[in-house]
Amino acid sequence: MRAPTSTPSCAATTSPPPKGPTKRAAPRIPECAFSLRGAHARVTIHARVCSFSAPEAAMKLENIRTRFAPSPTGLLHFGNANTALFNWLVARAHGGAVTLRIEDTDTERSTRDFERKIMDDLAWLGIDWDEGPDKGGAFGPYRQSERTHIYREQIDKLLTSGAAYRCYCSREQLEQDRARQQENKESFQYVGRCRDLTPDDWARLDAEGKPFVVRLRKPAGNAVTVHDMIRGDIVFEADAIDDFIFVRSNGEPTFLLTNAVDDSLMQITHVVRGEDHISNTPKQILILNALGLPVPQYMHTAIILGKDKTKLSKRHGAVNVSQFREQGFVAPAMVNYLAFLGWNPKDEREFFSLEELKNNYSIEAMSKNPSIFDYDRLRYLNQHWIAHTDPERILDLVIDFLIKAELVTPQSAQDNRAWIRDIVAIMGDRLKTINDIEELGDYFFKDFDDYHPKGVKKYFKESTPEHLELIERTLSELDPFTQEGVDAALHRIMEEHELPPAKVIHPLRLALTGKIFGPGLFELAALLGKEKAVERIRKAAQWISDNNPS
RNA sequence: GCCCCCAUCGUCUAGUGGUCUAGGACACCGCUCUUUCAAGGCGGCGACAGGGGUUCGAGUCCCCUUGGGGGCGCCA
Repeated sequence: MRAPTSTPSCAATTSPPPKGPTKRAAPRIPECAFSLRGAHARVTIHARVCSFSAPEAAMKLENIRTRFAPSPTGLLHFGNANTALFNWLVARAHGGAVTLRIEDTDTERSTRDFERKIMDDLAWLGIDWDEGPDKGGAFGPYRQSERTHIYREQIDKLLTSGAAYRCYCSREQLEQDRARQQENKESFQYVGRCRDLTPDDWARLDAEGKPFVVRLRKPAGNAVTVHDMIRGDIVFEADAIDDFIFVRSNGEPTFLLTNAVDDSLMQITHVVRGEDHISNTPKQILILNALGLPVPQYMHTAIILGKDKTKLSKRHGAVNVSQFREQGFVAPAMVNYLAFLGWNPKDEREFFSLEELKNNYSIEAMSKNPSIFDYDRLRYLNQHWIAHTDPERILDLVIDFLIKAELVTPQSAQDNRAWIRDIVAIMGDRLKTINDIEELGDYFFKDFDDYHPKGVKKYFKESTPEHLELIERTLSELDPFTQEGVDAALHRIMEEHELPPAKVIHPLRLALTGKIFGPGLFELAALLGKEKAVERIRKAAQWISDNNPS
């Protein structure tokens, strides 16, 4: 249910918001002021409660500053990569700047190692930034753990102005409140026990050694409107907003404060984040209003869900960017897929490089509906991008994988680089992931003892050893052992002995590779080399005799 | 319980009141090409959640219902 999107007081005033330290694109959104009677002070807050259309916001696309603000408490999650990409696109598509801010206020769980890995994963995707902990910038520091003095100052301001108050309620009391609310089927909000405490009360409670948190005193009677760039205006009635906590009892500020304050102080013009943040937004607007700080534009992107339509998590398998990388996905495919979760070009094009995304991106084309992660589609895009990436780059990735899978050593890979290049080349479009090289071509790198059971049944007949021996004799005399040579030799055998091609080709493939699928037989045999080929043919003939197939 | 978001094929989506017997892509199923597999080509399956309005006319606008999701934390 939405309230009217404008108020009478709104129409009367268009007072501009407080200016930041340096020039920025002047907000063209009408501002209006209303006053708030706090317990100890009378403050004026600027609130945007006037409506405007989303396209109007979208038109202000100069001097854009966006930010990606990961919390280094884990690896870069797929969903976070999605919002990082959109932050990057919103800025880069309009010549704007990207900031990387590390939100490490959760000191328990944050580590420098995760911070490093997140930055590595972003870099791998091709998402770069202009300002950040590693680069510096005019609005640093870029780690929240190094900005505590800034938060302290803002918290003091809120407390002295009366926009916030100290709350001495114990966790037990709050739990009881919650339980009662649940029973009475009321919304879970703070009951306001400490709302009207005076500074004298605070002193008394402090003397008793009681800890306190700090809550924002929500302004009475005023709705807060979030102007979302892809959803339009979202109105939160005053009683839908809680007197939320933004300073913990240990004195540390929470995300609600640090995130909002930093966005404003760092002069972020467009906050691009997941839609799970929508309900945080009115609270953050309230903080900024109470502080007299500029409010950025907000853009809440659709969330990504798992197959069961719940928020994508570990339960759904791989969720970290680095996991996909390990599974053999290639960065352009990831980016391409990620971009289409929330955006699309409105026509039938489906392959976009990061550069092409930048050149085609538009905020109007963002979609609102949550999307479900589709592994098959990622694989499809990956196959395309493997085929359309510089072969030398793919070769490097294949070699990296081969080493990890212990199919080659770094030394042998270096010595046989040209040979491996040829192997990758004959794989053609068969690789959906880099790792598929193992499933598809492990026989190039190691011997095997098993033959595909279906193939054995279909192609290893009683007469097969005889044919294989015939082939073996011919091939062992072939020189040079080339694709063309093998091709010609085999066809000669077929003609001379009136053998149908199927009787030669299928058993031979099975003998050489153990598989019933793969690249062209002649080129495969040539790459395997005469020695290996002959050896495997001999071995297969023996195997068939030993196993006496039907 | 309260607040908020979302709603076209299984999935990603096109569609901005008439051109929609709803288009594309993935997946799936045929056929074709072919020494196998993959790729390619051709074809098939398959959706406007329901109900009320508004309108000459609704997938497209409004309302309700339903469904799904997110949030309501001294996490971010």
